[in-house]
Amino acid sequence: MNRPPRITLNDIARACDVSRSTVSLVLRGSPLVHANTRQRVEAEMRRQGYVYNRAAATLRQRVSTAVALVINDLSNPFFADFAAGVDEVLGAKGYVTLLGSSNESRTRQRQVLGSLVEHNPAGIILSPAEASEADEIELAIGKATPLVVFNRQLVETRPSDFTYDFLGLDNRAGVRTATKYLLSIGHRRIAFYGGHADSSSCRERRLGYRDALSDVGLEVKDSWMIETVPTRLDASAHADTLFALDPAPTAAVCYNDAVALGLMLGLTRLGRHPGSDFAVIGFDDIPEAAVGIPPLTTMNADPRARGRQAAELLLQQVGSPSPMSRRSVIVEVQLIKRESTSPIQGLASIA
Amino acid sequence: MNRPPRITLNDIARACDVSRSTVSLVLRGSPLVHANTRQRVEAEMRRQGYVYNRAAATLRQRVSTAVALVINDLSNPFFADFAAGVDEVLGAKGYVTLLGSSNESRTRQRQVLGSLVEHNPAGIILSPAEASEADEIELAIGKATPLVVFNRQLVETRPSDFTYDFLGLDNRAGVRTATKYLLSIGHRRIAFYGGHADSSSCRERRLGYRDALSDVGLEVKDSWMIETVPTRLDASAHADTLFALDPAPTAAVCYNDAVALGLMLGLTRLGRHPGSDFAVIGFDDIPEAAVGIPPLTTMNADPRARGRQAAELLLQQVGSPSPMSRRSVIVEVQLIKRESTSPIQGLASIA
DNA sequence: ACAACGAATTGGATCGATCCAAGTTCCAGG
DNA sequence: CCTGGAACTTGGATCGATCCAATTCGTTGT
Repeated sequence: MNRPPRITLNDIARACDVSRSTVSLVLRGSPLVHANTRQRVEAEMRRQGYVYNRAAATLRQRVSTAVALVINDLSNPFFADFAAGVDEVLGAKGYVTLLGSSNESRTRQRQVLGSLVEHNPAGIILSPAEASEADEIELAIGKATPLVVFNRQLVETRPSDFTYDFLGLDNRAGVRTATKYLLSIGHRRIAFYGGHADSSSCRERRLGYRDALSDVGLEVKDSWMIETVPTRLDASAHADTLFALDPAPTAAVCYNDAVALGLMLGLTRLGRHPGSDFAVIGFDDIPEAAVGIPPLTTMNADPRARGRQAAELLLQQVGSPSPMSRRSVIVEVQLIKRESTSPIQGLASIA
Repeated sequence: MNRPPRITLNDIARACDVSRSTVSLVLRGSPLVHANTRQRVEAEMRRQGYVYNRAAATLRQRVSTAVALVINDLSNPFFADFAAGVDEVLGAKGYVTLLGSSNESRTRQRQVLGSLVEHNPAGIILSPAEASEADEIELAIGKATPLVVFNRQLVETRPSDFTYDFLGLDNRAGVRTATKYLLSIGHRRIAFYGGHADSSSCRERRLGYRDALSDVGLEVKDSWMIETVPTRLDASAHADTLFALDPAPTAAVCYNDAVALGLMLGLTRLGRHPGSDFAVIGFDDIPEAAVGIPPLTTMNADPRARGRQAAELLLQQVGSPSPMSRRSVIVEVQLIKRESTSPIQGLASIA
């Protein structure tokens, strides 16, 4: 196929008998051009089917109207929803989203960032792969591009003037709330179930669990914090470790919903009824939580709203002439009460 | 902040005492440059921290290494997974994904396409908003950019030479398989539950349902095809219409999993046990399906694999010098047997 | 009628890569 | 020693917009 020659600013300018510069001003909605001229030019652009060439503009302006969004796990509905929120705000402001997915691989993340940076994005929103270091991110994107980090703190191995915004969930307070709720309905033997102790979010959540127990003067036993891979499968497989404890717990705060749903499956397999025999509480409020067996009490973080918020944080930085100081926004999460947590009274059958 | 001057090809060329052209050839891995020269240049690029400027390249080459991906509903895990699959393949081939989300709005879809086209993507993958017309899509993107349409056919209101590839699920054969499975385990009074009769996928699925019944010589009654909004909520609300029929059905093929899960909820509320009292089968195999009450038998379409497939279809077009003829790939879906469908023998209690 | 000023318009240089036709180097073979 | 060709290298034009300093046009005030 021989390509039809592309229609450029020059073509429009010639047809309207004005200069390129004027057409360019029209394009950018400058108040300098006369209303009549603007109309003529706009009509001509429609007539010829002119398509703006952003590559040319980006080359000259040195920065594009794209924002890079790098997600550690897109197939997780939590992050997919987050991405939808980001794109919603960016799209409305005339930016496009450059998507990248790291699949929790730091190597892939480096490649993806490297590739996206070549497009001179106006900014970057990054939900980092587990254990990402600030240094490697800085190396990949440089100091100049505004950055919003979501959900996980970057590991800072040395002091640095690398600066970026952080948007995260209040893991600690959230789990503290969850644990307090279990305490409030009478539970005293509460386990913390699932997750890797070396992931930052798990560490934070465990702290919240300790906080709540300490608040009421209960002893925190390390043996009551049970590690699993944070998947439904592995969580389900380790349910019996809870009842190897003596005395056995009557409730568990779970690392997240996947773990909680897995645990409920495991309990069922052990002949226990989650909810009535043993209280379970999750974290995230993924869609499956509402239709679990029974519906899962959990902490809701509204990922879509977080996506919008991240985009807005970034656009504030982009719009600001001088680099802003580092901001850190920690968002409260909400307790969603469902049927997986019944009061201790209903648990009499378990000694 | 005063911007540090950007490092360009010229800087590298000067430092290595070669020409821009040579550096450019190195960049593109041309076999023309001498191995020694290549090494020197590459070392210098690393030393200076050179970042490729894709805007400049795109301007000259008239087409970028980006692919636009427009999704009708990103917060639906089915499409999020699809997007993950697309990005996986594109990323591996050195392309970046330009993400756009239409939220089922044709207006928004037009805006998003318009904005993405300005970046001269090498191709476009579109999961269209409901009832999108081929003409409006052609108008937004032109004939020149390769296009793969996923999941829904575009409405063609007039003959046209607008050409694109289509990748879709075999809705008809899938539902036929589902219905045949219910027949094979003894059900004879089977309803088709949920969805809008005017959506193309619902129409196709209903055809599959008719096929299966006709195959075994059963009469198809229109009153056994029940319309609902394809959401869990509405599906749940209309469960009783099934039992207003006389004789009442013993099983239902559902438009999709959301509807099926809603129906199961509704059945439970009516005091029936889905699975043992009434067989339910879904479509999509969303993650919730596996943890439903009971786990839902459904048709699996492996959205991530479909995403990879769509990306590959597109890249074939991109790589091909002459425009390819229109291809249409219809993918089989797989029956996933779970507990929501028990044989009719177990249903003796229902007359 | 003219200076002064604001509104509107303009042309040339520029961003950083790629294309392409032409040039250089280096050998092997005659 | 010369020729021919392969292996490499090169400079200038080019892609299509924006930036910016300069210019033209139209009014208003005196």
